[in-house]
Amino acid sequence: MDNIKAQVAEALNSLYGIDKENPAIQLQKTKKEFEGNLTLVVFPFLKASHKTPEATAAEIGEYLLKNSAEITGYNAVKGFLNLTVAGTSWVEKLNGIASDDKYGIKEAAADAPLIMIEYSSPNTNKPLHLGHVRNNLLGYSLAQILKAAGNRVIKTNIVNDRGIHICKSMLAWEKWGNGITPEKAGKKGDHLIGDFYVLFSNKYKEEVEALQAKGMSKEEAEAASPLMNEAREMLRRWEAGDEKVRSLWRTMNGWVYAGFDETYKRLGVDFDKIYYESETYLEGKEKVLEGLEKGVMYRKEDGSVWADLTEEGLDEKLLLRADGTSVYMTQDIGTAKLRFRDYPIDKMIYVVGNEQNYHFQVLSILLDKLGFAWGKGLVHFSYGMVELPEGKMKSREGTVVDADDLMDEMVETARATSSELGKLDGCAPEEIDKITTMIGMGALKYFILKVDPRKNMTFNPKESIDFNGNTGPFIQYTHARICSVLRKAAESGITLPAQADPATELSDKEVSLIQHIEAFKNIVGEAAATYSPALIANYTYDLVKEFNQFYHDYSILHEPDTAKRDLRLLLSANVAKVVKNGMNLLGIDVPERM
RNA sequence: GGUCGGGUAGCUCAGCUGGAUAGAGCAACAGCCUUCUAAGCUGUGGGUCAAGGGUUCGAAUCCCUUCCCGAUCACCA
Repeated sequence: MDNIKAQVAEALNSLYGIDKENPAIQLQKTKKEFEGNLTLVVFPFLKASHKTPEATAAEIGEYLLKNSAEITGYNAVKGFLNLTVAGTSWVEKLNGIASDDKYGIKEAAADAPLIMIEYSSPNTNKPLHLGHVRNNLLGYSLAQILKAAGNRVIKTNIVNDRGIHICKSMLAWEKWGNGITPEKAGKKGDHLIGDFYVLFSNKYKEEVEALQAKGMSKEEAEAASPLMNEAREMLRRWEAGDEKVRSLWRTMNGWVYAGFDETYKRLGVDFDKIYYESETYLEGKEKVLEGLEKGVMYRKEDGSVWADLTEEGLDEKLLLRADGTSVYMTQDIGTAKLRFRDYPIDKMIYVVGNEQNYHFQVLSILLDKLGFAWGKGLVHFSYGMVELPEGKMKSREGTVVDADDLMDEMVETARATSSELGKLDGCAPEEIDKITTMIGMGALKYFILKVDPRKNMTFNPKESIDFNGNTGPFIQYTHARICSVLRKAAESGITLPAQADPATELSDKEVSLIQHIEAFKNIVGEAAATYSPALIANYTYDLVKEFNQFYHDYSILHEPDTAKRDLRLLLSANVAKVVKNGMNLLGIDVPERM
């Protein structure tokens, strides 16, 4: 396609003296209502041609027909020049794609940009929910896409393992847990800890209500609550390094991590390096004091440290409290310091919800002022909330969708559907498990990733489990279908050719499909440049949709003309390849049968 | 109120670096399995692209104004 663009540029230059690098030279895929493969919009060149749109289009078309071996026809509709490209060119493109197993996927060079992606970032006091699922899927997919575009990528996770929230769970466990463990309870550790967190909240609420009934105001009651004071005391002891508290903390966090690991594994996400806030929160303090010396920050009379961002159109920002303890922002600076020490990062991407837009705006400025090379250009990959049809998820109202439950449900539905359709009859049980897991997880992942991350999305438990239409299973199904054809071919002794004969006659649908898979390379680049898994998702869907039309209209194995048959087989195999590679960028596996 | 996102079919969403008659899926209705997997394919109906103005040969897309929804503006994380 690039060479055809060059030929068009050559034509415009020769006819009208237009600069060959003119950005207005844009070739797009011809709409299906019109004849041709590629369309040039000629309006931008009318000033140079001094002719009507029709005459200009015809003139360029005529020139290309004469001077280009690849252009075999043209038609001009209004200001649109539709070009037909020779079939041999298309077959050669297909052969090129076929000879590259990882078509569209670049290897990272040793000196490629090093990008660190932070995602997931859970608190250790409760299990992961639907919002985390979106975060994890986006982060992982983004990493896959950036890698495929030739970058070196480090996936990282910052675990918020310290603070009052975990003390609440610890206290509740001490008081009412009777020494229970995940093993004894037969429960994942993160869920067990989550239960104690809820228990604390309920008991605390009871206390506050009881105190209010005795005539205290809500604020007074909250301040007087013995339970909350005990939790605060526990935090103080934690900070002081009290071994008993630390030991309990380590044990309970350990339970949570074991639970998270299970969830991560099922989700198919992983990390190259995990940071813990308990290890980074003190680092920020040091960096802030350094900034204080440099005059980037200033100290108020009460001893607190601030940054003045009014020049940047923002407010003043607190970085150290009067008692010298750090706040959220300080911790993020500390984490940044460690990361920069550990890796020569060129770019840092934070996958964090849009409720923290302001935080990252500030963080970017502060890191820049503190001398981090990548601070100014840090990317906050901001995504919207996941809402339920009834509205937002609220833990108080018990409408939070738990990640583990959700995955169970998706896989269970996949199993039920498969069994209903009888698709996996005769498969070994382990095989059925494997495939239904792929389908259930594929449905979930695709449903979430196909949507523009910026938007709040509605998660309808019923619709997201739909396996028809624009869904993960539909795409997986097409892959399985192609694999089935390839199996049948092998069974009847037809070998998949490595290359197709360039003289083979092509139908419009075949040309269109070749054009489509060829575009994968550019789509990967664009998805990386715009940080958009959704682009990959929608591209793959369109490709698969088109393949199914082709599959319906043309016979592959029963085609009597062996050159055509071989080409269709090769084309199908390469559609499957691109589908697999594309879905891999979303973290979705594709089965060979379903 | 300030700042940042969003508003496209009944519902969920594409399209947004300006290009031809705004696309899918779901839902509804009507068809297609002695032939490579019907989780598929084909067709019908469904739109003031929030509203108004501007720029342009051309605007869902760019600019301005207004309206609606969300987030945020903590010595919480």
